[in-house]
Amino acid sequence: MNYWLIKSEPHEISINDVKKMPNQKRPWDGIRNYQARNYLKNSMHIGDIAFFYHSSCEVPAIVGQVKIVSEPRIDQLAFSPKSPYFDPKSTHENPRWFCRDIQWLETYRHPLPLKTLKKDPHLTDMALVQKGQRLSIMPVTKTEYLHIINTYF
DNA sequence: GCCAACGTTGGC
DNA sequence: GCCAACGTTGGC
Repeated sequence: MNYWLIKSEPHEISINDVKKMPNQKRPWDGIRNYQARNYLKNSMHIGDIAFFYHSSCEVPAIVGQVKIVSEPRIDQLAFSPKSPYFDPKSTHENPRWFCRDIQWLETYRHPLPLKTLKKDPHLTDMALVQKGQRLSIMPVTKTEYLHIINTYF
């Protein structure tokens, strides 16, 4: 069982958009970075928990939790020329990009801002607070996960 | 809107 | 395989 942090721009998909889906599930797709893809495809497992993080918004913050509920699937958006996630180099014979389904678990009453995470001496090694860290999927250690849950929620 | 820090592309 | 140019991310 692994823990993760996944990013989304709330004006595209917010935590409550996931909550509103049928069965509170939707594909986590549009990943177009190889390292993020490798995490998604190879290191994630069904049942893993991910913090849901809102980026590129007024208050970048962890806003809730979701669960990984599917094996990796081929990201169909890569085949759609109209999609912003279209990639002509991904083919049905040799698909390049993958997605998984996520299921809403919880929306926190109070989001946990990046600013707070950066100030926490227990989280100086957390991937999210490292300089230049832009991956849309990042690993979270069990220690970090438990610290965050026990301290802030 | 700025810009640092990457990642990707493509000529050579 | 190098590396310059370009594109993207995302906090501020």
